[in-house]
Amino acid sequence: MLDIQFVRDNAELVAKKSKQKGYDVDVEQLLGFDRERRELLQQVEDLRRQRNELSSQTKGQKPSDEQVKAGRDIKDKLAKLEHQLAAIDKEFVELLKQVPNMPLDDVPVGSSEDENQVAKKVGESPKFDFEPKNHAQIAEAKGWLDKERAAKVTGARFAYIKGDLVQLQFAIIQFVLSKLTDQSFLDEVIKENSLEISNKPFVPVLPPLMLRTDVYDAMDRLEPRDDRYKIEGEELWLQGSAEHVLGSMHADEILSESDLPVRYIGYATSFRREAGSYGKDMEGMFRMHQFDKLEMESLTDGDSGLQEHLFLIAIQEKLMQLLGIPYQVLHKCTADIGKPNARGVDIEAWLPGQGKYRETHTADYMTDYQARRLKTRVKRGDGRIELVHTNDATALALSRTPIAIIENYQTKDGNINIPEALKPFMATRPAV
RNA sequence: GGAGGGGUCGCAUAGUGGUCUAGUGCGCCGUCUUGGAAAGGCGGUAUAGGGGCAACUCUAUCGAGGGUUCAAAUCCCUCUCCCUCCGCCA
Repeated sequence: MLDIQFVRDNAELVAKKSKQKGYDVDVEQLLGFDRERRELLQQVEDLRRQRNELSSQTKGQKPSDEQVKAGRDIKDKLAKLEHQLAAIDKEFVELLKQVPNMPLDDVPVGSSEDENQVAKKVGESPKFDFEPKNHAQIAEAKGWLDKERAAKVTGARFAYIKGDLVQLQFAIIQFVLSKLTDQSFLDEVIKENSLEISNKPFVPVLPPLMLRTDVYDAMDRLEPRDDRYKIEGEELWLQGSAEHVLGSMHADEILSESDLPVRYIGYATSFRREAGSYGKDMEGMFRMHQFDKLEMESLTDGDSGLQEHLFLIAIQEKLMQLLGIPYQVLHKCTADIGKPNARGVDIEAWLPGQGKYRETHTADYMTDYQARRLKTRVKRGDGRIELVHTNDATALALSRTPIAIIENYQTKDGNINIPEALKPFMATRPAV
């Protein structure tokens, strides 16, 4: 949620930038509710003051008939006004919640994901002296992926992942954890990218995979609800990404400045209904209802929020480089960064089997927009209380990273090589 | 799933309808005393919102939301979280 004071001071800008993100917000109406709300609030507070004065006059004695009558009078007026205020306030908050975060100035303006900009391409796509297969062909032939049996049990977009592919997944997990908890690795990334930021290591977290409706809504990631799984009979949802449960961890807290940056590397199974993507990416395990993911989440002060965002992207890139997967970095345009985002970057890995770059990572920078509703704050050294800035970013997605490895490292005889960086973490090797 | 007990200021506690503008202790900050410190004295110590150029002031918040009442930390209802015991379970 935006700060209403910011909206008051920048009405035109808010209208314009909201529109750039594809949100048609009636800022005039919002400010009208704001004025009305404040007027009523003053009247209500004045009546409450009168009530407090009246009841403190009685000092333990029985009130006189006159006092009771005056009190009753205040009570009636107050009830009426409070009712009005609650109604206005509800509309006001609803409208304010609809205003998206303001994109930073360097976010390209665009009306659909087609206007995302390729910032750079890294790595050479591998040359094959044979026709490269896609991951589904390889994995199914190897017995690593069984979707037919999964269909019996759960329906479409689920799979049994088996054998060496499981080993690969666990190796990736260990690889990521070993890097993100290693200060010297972070120092290297900071140095290579000339960042000015803490080298505090990430804390590994296994978060709960469900969260409450109100918390999900406060994170501003519940919508569209059609894409979420609701637990029947409970105010609980299956999380769609570890950031949903990591970012909300410190809701309603005032952190001390020395706690920052808070950095988590979470490992969680994510669930998505994939509503509206019927028939898309049905082959293999590219788009599933359930997939595991390693996700970075950071809470920082406002001064270092943007640096943190760049840092998380630099980590994403470094991990991809270590794995030797060719990729491109995409600056998402205003229409594609998402409602709470101020800036968003995707990384797309080269998939030889598809002959395309496909999304494997996202990095989201929310400034203080998410923290405002979560009430996650920090007490600065000078005593001021500020909202934290939130950042999240995929470290590596499981299913899509293995897909990229399978397709880029495939051999003519249908085996795959293991990237050097993962070899120390493999319990067994699929092939050489 | 069943039974019971709880949630009050950073922490620990007091508070069973008006004297709560929430007391006390600890912690923390400032200050006095001191050569310096300890001890002690004094003062301060939450969050959110409204009004005001400001000093300041008003309102709300005792887990959350409703209700009763002229008046609610206190009474009633619903929810939530924690603890204990039983059952079940990895």
